[in-house]
Amino acid sequence: MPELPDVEGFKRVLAKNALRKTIDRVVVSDARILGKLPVGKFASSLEGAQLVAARRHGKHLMANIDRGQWLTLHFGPAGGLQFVGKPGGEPPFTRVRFDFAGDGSLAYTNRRMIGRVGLAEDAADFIAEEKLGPDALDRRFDFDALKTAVLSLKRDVKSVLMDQQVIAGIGNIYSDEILFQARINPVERVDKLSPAELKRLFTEMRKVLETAVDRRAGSEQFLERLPKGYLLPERKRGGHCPRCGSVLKVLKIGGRTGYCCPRCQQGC
DNA sequence: CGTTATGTTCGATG
DNA sequence: GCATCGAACATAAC
Repeated sequence: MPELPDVEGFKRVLAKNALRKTIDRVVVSDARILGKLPVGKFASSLEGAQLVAARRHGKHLMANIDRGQWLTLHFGPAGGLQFVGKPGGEPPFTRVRFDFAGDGSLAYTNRRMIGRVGLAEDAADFIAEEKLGPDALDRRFDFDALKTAVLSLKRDVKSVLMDQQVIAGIGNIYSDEILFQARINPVERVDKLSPAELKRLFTEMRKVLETAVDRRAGSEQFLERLPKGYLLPERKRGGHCPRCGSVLKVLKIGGRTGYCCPRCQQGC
């Protein structure tokens, strides 16, 4: 499920429901989600502690533990984060649960076990180790920074948008929407884009992601919350372009399925 | 039963 | 080193 807009939503869930509450107990129901980190070490780092701040970088969510470390959450294609107010209301596929002293719990879910929960000593170091590029909505990541990051790459623009080392936060779903709004062919080489196209790419990247965050649209269940004229609600085989009505084209790029309008996106 | 999936990584190949 | 492609991970849903 999660790309930047979803993870921003999870950050808000965490910030609203989980900060400055003492963690009574950590329940890991599937240790594989921790990778090589031992369950005991993970649990003892959090039990009795409090989370004091939430931060997002790309598709990663991090929470500062009052003892100094950071809790790191990555969701893969099928993960999520929910607050559970009532005992026993644990959602399906909960892999890690943080129980607060008499004040509900926070459930990390992951249907496919692709994703990671872990600990880091420092947020900035963690971002560097993960080799993440700048967050797509970071204000310091301006048009010039995008140009610099992208112009030396001889790859198709969709793959570049999805490359977390270049820009962090965009996945298969939102790359389709950004390219549709910018009217750019996904298979066009990024270093061959005209200045006008490059400018539209930057503008629409910001606009689409901010719109999705504002409307809490995420990338799975709530796409109908997106404005009229957006591609994503129509993004399926046989779907039609919301601008010109053409049947959408299906393409394979970097092993993923993308959708585009052959008329509005320059013969995609 | 076969196909597909929103993320990431690794190996083979050019 | 750079780029592309396919497979793999694990599992549910259609």
